[in-house]
Amino acid sequence: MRMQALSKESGVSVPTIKYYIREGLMPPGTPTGPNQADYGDTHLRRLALIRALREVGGLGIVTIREVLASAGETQADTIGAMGQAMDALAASARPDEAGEHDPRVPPMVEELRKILASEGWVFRPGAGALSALARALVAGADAMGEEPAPKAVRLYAEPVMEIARREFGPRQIQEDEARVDEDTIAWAVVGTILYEPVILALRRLAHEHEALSRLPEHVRRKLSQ
Amino acid sequence: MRMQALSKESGVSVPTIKYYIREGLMPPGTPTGPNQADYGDTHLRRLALIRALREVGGLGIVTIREVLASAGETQADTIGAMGQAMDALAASARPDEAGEHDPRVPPMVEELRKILASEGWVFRPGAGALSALARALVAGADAMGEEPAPKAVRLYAEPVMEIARREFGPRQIQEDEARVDEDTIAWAVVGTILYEPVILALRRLAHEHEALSRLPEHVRRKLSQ
DNA sequence: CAGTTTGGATAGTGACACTATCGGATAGTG
DNA sequence: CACTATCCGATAGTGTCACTATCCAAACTG
Repeated sequence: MRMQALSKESGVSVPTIKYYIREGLMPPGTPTGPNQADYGDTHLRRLALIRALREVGGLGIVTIREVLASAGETQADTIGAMGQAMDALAASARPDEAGEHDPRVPPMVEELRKILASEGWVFRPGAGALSALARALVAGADAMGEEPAPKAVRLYAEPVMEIARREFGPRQIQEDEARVDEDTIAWAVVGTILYEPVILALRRLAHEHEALSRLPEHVRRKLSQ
Repeated sequence: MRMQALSKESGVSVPTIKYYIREGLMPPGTPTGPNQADYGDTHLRRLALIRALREVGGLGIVTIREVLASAGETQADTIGAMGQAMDALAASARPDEAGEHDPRVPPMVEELRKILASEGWVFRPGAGALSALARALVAGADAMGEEPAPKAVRLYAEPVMEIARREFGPRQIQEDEARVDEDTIAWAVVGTILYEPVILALRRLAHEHEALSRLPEHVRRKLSQ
């Protein structure tokens, strides 16, 4: 397959494909001459992955490169590799939110670790999502002009865990599920990102439900028209 | 208060304040002469609101203007005004995700309405979050190369509703809570947005927990180091 | 063998969120 | 009352990001 074919198959324009290769998001094609190269299914799948991370995940090119790089590093086990890819994701979320080096973040991380441990949560001590959580709490409190309230996570912990439980289902992970394809790991990241907008949209609807159901009946009827 | 003071108080630079006024995110100060104006607490609060919507919510200037405009329109009731502000928010989320005019979206909206109604959810028929939900499902399915699965929302509906229930608590809304300040409505939007990153970070941690707890004990111990 | 296509390099584009400068007017100070 | 600092609003410029367009010589295609 040459570039134009790759472009047609993937729906991504030729200059954009060239751009992705330039930026190190994709390997170049295998050269068949001084200025001729061949592309395969690997490239096709990688392109779909990049588009998913960009359009659904809303990730920037730099973050995508980092996620792909983490996923590509040889890891002893699937979970370790996935954790690393997720960390790359967490590290880059909302750059200008709370300062990366805000002095209030590390103690918040510790407190959150304790709270979640007491709820029975198990995760790697250095999980990127944990510091992302701390930063989100600090940034949110700043915006409201209030003190960060780590206890608020207790409110969310149980239902969020229920969501994760349902998403994973009864599936068991084999110990020897090792050395999986780097694209497989990256797709797992996509899978996590994919339903984020769904959950947020549902939450907004649920807020509306809660607000409406706290109104007297006749007011509600008027609004439903 | 003149502009420099407003800048100092709010922590927003003078040119940026001018820019916000130019873009219609804030009213200009009350003029005290041909080229002199005075700013009050209204402006200070509005600035905090804009920064919160931008930095925590990650909203663009255009969306912020729309949310503020919706919140500002005179409404008969709080819920109606809030719904309208939320719709402005939903309409602009992730612009390049699924085409606004994707033919698969309207039937998806209908199906979702039925599914959620069967779960006992109550919301305005034209709720913006509903079409946002439909678009998120279509875009996600596109990215994975699969068919959109509206049934997936059944998985999420119950725990998400539980989140909303806990957020609202036992509070009752008075019927005559009408004609509230436009900033109050806009702040309610901020409140909804504020905990979105918290929920998403928690979900990622919960995923890690689920993955880890499906591994044999000795592998888990190795990873926790 | 004429004409299109290729891959790689370099430069340009448009959207976005600011940021800098200008110019004339005004406010505060000695 | 002079004089410097600051003000407001208008206009133009900046940096980043994700592409997109153009160019070139060397293939490939009919």
